[in-house]
Amino acid sequence: MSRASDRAYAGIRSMILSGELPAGASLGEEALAERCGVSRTPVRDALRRLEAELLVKRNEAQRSFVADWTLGDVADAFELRAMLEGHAARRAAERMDDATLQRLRACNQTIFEAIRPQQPDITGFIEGNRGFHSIILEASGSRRLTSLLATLIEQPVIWRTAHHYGREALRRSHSEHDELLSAFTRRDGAWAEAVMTGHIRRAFHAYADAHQGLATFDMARSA
Amino acid sequence: MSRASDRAYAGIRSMILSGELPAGASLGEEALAERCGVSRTPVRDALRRLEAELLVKRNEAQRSFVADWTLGDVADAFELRAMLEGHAARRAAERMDDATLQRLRACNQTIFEAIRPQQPDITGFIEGNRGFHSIILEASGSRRLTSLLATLIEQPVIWRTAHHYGREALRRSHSEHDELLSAFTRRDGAWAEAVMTGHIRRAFHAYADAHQGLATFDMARSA
DNA sequence: CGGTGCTATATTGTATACAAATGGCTGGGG
DNA sequence: CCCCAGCCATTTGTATACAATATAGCACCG
Repeated sequence: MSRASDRAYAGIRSMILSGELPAGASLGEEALAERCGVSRTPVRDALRRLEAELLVKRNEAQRSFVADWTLGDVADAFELRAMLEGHAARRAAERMDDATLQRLRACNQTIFEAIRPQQPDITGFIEGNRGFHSIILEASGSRRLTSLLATLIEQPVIWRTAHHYGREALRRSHSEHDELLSAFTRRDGAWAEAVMTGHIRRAFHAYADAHQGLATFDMARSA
Repeated sequence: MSRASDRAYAGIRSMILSGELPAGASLGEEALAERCGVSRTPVRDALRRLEAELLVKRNEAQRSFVADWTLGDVADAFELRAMLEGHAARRAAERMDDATLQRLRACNQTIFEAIRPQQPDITGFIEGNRGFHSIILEASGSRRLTSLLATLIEQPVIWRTAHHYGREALRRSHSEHDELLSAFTRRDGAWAEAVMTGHIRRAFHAYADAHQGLATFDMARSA
């Protein structure tokens, strides 16, 4: 989208995610406009988008606040993402063509390169990971599914999670992608779905472990 | 939301759904503003919302058009709805309390009253149906799930479908709700999910039959 | 005659001014 | 001392004017 509108969106979003604007903080349009160096119009636009992503909530009087995400909310999002992205993997497997398969292999190879060194390239890993998942989404051939998942994939959550990954967690992620590739190669939708579901749910537990120290957190019960 | 913004939203939406604005038609903000009797600002707001619902699409130059919904797109939406609402039913069953159960029973009784007469009260049926499903959604205890489904439940599609229902289709819908109630009473999540999934998929086929005359349309393949 | 680049025009993005509404604060009454 | 009511301040919603940008048509050059 346009410059000012994007600046407002990116600005507010990063303020929220960095904690500069803590959970529950009031989000006055005027104040945000000044902080972002734009007028209220693009700020309103940005707030609407952030509201759709549930990063911002509005009270009954249309006033905006930073949404407070409990671990349960994150679990909720991951659970739905696991289900939807599992479904996407199944559909992708059933529709897979060789060209797409090649792209996926290349993408996972990039990830491998990124995590091979002693000091893994986390940014590269995230980039490759995003590419891998978005190719699958595209291959699933459902625009609806893509649009639903867009609001569910909280890039910052992924980012924070990946930075807590150890080397063997990164490798494990890579090898799960490999298993997905096997399922895709055989056009085995059920297999692909199972692997993908597990892949996402593992990511959730990595997040939960790192952030709340609840090693035994029960996703199913809390979600 | 506010008056003018809602008027624009409702106006544009109904123009699209009534066919007054055919698929592919250009949606200039100025023109829409005039037709709705408001200024461009609320029209922009409305277009963003409609875009999120995939009723409106924008090209690379930010121009808006009426999205063309093929039967495949509708099938796509129904398939996802079946999955998500099935999931909601499972969760609701696992969390069901007696008060909610009572509300659901009352709601389904209302539906029964609406469809009993020779000339069924379709509006009453739709109203009751919406209430029934929204209670389940609420009982599922996942705000995310609710927000995802909101974009998926195209009220107008439901409306058009219900008007094509014969009396026995209405009764069937009612009795499927009854079966859901049984599953909820036993707190049997898997049962509830199965019934709900079937319930939604049946609705899709009723839609497909009525609108395209493709009695044997294969949801799984086209979706 | 076809292609490329420029210009005119239509359309969207942004800013600002103004209107409406909500919430809090203050002052008076019970 | 507490509570209620009315007013004021703050905040959001809407309209409109202006700026930026993309498209289409036309003219000119190859």
